[in-house]
This record gives sequence, structure tokens and C-alpha cells, in this order.
Amino acid sequence: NLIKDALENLEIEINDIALEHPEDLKNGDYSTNVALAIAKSVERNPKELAEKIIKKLNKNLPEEISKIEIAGAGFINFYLSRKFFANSVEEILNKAENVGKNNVRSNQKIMVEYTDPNPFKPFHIGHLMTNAIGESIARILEHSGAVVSRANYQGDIGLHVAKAIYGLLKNEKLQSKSGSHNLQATNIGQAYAHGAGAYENDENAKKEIDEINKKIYERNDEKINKIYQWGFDVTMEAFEDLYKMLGTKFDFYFLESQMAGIGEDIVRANIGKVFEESDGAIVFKAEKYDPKLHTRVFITSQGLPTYEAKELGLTEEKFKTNLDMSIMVTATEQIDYMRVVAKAISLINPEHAAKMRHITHGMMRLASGKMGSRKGNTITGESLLNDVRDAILEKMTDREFSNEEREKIASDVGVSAIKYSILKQSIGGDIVYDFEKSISFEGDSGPYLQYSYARANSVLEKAQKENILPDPHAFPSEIFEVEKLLYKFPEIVFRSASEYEPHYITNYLIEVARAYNSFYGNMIIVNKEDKTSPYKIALTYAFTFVMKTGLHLLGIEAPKKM
RNA sequence: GCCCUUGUAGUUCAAUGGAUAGAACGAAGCUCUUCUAAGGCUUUGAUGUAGGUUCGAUUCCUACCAAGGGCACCA
Repeated sequence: NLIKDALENLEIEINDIALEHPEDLKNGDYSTNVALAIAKSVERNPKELAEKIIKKLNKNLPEEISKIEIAGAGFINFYLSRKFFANSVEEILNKAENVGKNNVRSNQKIMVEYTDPNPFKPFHIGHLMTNAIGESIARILEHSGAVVSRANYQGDIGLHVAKAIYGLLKNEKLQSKSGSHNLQATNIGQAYAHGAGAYENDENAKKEIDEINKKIYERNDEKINKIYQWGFDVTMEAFEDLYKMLGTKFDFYFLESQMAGIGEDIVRANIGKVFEESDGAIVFKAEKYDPKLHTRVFITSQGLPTYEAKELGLTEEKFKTNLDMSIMVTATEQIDYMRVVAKAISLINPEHAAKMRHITHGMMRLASGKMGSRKGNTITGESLLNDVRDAILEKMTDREFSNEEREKIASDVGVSAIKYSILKQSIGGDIVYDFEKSISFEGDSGPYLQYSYARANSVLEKAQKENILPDPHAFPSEIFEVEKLLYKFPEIVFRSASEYEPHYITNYLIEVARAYNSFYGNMIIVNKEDKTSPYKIALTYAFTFVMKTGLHLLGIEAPKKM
């Protein structure tokens, strides 16, 4: 508004004023390029124009701005005042863990579907990736006022189940009911791997597995039904243990077997309108509507609904919960397939299609040669979590904790190491997961963020012991870099929410942590001799609120000690 | 062949059309009688190629080159 007024004073009209934070704090806290943008149209030199604008601006400067400067080709840079930063610290203290909340999506009902592991198959690191991204997006949307429901869609029937059961039948030891569900689920995963291999390489095994598959559908074999029920329950329980560790609590579990009939009905009801017969199958020729799309089969020539048809059923079921938006998080390999399905839905129920959003992420690849001891490249989520946790426990040997505390912290730090390496980059591309790096806990890592938080908490503990209360009014003249970052948190959350991109938060937290660690390293914060110590303590509180809330939005716990 | 995504330091990633393209890892050095050294402070390096639009391009457009994914009865 100040800039607008100044321009109006100069009889220049402009609707779109770009105001941004300069990358380098040396260039002020806010900056505008209006002088550059309009110089040409008003036929004036940008620098001259900027000078004039500054002159006008300086006539009624609010106390939040300490100075305005012209720089570079004609940028106008604003420097916020000491008072402004002290005020923003105070505001963060008042908001505490509500810092960064906005109401852009207030009361919108949003369902987020993510993770989607299949019973009878291992929970691999790809599931870990989808889970980390989905959970973070869910939490970011909640912070923007949405009412979020979390959904998990799982393939409880199909060839993969038959492969696992085949493996179990061939090796009865794997059917052992002793030990944790995790252990039993691991055995089933092994059975699956055996069955999958046999299906590829052994003609007889293939026949046998197809036979088992039929029996599973028909539910007419007592022995297989029993194994199925046990296997289903135990793998689902094992997933549940992982979700608990990862910080996810699902509200809805959709099963493919239940979506099949619903989807099939929808397809059959729309033959002629949307779908057509081709070579005995029922297909959707999406290229008729969009040359970039292609034909897909919805009901096979055998009369069985495909995944595409089930997706229609799933969408129908989801919207029964009365949604404003339905988000799916999957790997990017599903993108073209999902576009075709979305097109079909748009023809059947345009309202639903308009509210759907598909967020896709790349693959989790492993840095070559770093996973040495593990065989193949199918690393389960559990084994990765365990390995990381063990590495952390080793690092914690010099800290004093009860066994229970130690386990919990190691688990939280481990999850953070993994989630951080997933969420630090924008979600389109592949992620190269480097095991060694993720447990190095240095610099660019989740544990680094948690460590900064834990140290700040120690500062606060000491302040309490020494009876020094935080006071946002006792500020020194110096403005610390960490303050110049803290007040931006709400903007960062807002951007993450509008772009569905958690990495803005991740990168921001690293910057803030670095600034705080530098602040921490350069002075003694809790110091009775220092009159501004109460302010520094207030600043530390503000840091902990932002860090804790930011980590929460990433789906990461913030232990007070580690 | 067609469609989608991505090409940035040695490596892994950032950068609403803006300023001297940011970090981290790696490498070299300094730093714990102080609130957790999983820390802090120094030093060192990049926009795939060729055009175009623009006052200004890593960003937008076109072509080429390279990598990944997808393209009918699997999920």
C-alpha cells in the first residue's frame, strides 16, 4: 500500500506490485522491482524513478520500517526495524504451536490417499516415500484449516496374494505363528519373493499359482482360506506397527476386493456413453477426447474388472464421505494411467473429476554399492528403519537415558533421518537414498534439525533453573539473523500448502536451524550479567515453536532431548 | 514411433522472470574449564547445446542432445 500510494502520488498506475524477500539479507527484508518494471512504459530511467519513489515513501514511514535503499539496477529495498522483529518474536510466543496456521482452506473436507501397500507383500522403501509425502501434505493442509481424512487403498486380492500363498505352502516353516507380527509378515514377504520367482521361472509353479489364485477368488478351499485370513491379518497388523512409528493414523482403509463390484457396475452402466467393446474387452478410448491420452481396458475379455474399473469404484466410495477435494499420492509411473482414468471420471461425474488431484513423486533409488550387506535391491521399509535406528543407538551411547526413552528417541531420530531425505527435495523427481549419508546426521539432515531443537530446549531448561524469564521487550540493538527468518514461517507454510510441496518447509527449517546454531555458538544465551538475556531466551522460545511446528508439518517428532 | 517428467559445483539437492545462482556432503584449517561438538567459524567449485521472447532468463517458447517413466486385458 505504501508503494501504491507513492506511485499514485507520482501519477503512475500499476495493479501488480511485486514484493519479495531478497535472497541475500544484505539487500533488505523486502524488495520491489516496480521501478524496473514500469521504467519503460513511463519512459524514465529506473534509478531516477526509484529515487523519486523513495522520496515519497520516506515522507510517512511506519515504525516497522527502519530504512529504504535503492540498489542494483533500480531495486527498492526495505529494511525492517528492530521493533518489528521484537514484535514478531512476541507474536510467535503468543501463537506457540499455532504459529504458521492460516485459514486458506478453512473447513474444507479433504481426503488424502497415500502409502497403499499390499497385504502379503513387503512394505518397501517406495511405500515409505509415499507415506512421508502424503503424511506431510495432510498435515500442511490441516495447518491451513482443512479437515483432513487419511485413506489407504490396498490390494487384498490378485496374483500377488497367490504367489505369497504358494510360497507359504511350499515352505511350512514360513507359516509359523510364533513371534511378532513383524516377524510373521517378514516370513510372508519371503514366501512372496519365492512365489514371484517361481512364477517367472517355473511353468508348473505358474500353473499352480494360477490355480491358487482362482481358489482365493472363489473361497472354496478351506486350507487356503485359513492361510489367507492369517496372512491378511498379520501383514495388516505389521503395517499398522510401521504407521505408528511413522506417525500416521488412517481414517479409511479401502480394499480392492470391495471396489471391484462397484467399479464394474459403473463401467457397465456407461457402456455406449463412455466405454466401448473392443476385442471382447470393455475399454475407454481416451485419445478420442485428448490426443495425449490412450486406450485402457476397464473390464477384461474374461469379464473381470481391472485396476482402472476399481479406481472408479474407489472414487465413488471416497466421495460418499462428502469431500471438497480428493488427493492421491502415488509414484509418477502412474501418471499417464491416472490421466486416462480421470478423463473417464470427468465424463461420468464431472463434479468428482474437478475435485480430484493426483500428486506424483519419483522413485526412491539407492546410491549404488552403499547397501552392501543386503541382498538385491528390494529393501523393506522395516529393515531400513531398523538399520537407521541401530546406527543412532550406537551414537547415543554417551547419553544418559532410560531404556524406554532411548528406544523412543532412536526411533524418532531414525524416522526423521529417512523422512528428511525424502522431503528435502521437490517431490517430482527421483530420490537417491544414501544410507551412509542419512545416518551421518551432519549438516543437511533431519537429526540436525532435531538436535538444534534439543539444544534450544536445554537453553530453556537452564533459564528456568536460573529463574530468568523470557521478555520480548528487552531487546538489544543488534538484530540477529535467526529473527530475520523466523517471521517468514507463515509465508513458507502458505506456499507449501498452495503448491503441495513440503520441501519449502524442509529447506526453510535448515536455514533457521543454521541461523539459530550460529546464534547459540556465538554467545551465552542464559547469562545473568546480560540485560538482554531475557530477550535472547524469548527468541529461543520462538525458535523452538517454529522448529517443533515445522517438524510436525514434515511428520517428524521433536524430542526435547537426544 | 508417440506422450509425460527431469538435465544446475566432483556428488545430492535449492532458487514466485530479478541483484554477486544458494546449501549440504567431499577436501583443507581453526574451535569444547560456557546452555548437548550430531555444533560453530574460515577457504574452494555449477545453469546440457543452439536459437527466440524480455530492460533482465536456471526459470517462459522452439529445436537438438542425454536420463527416467508410460503407451490394451498386470497393479
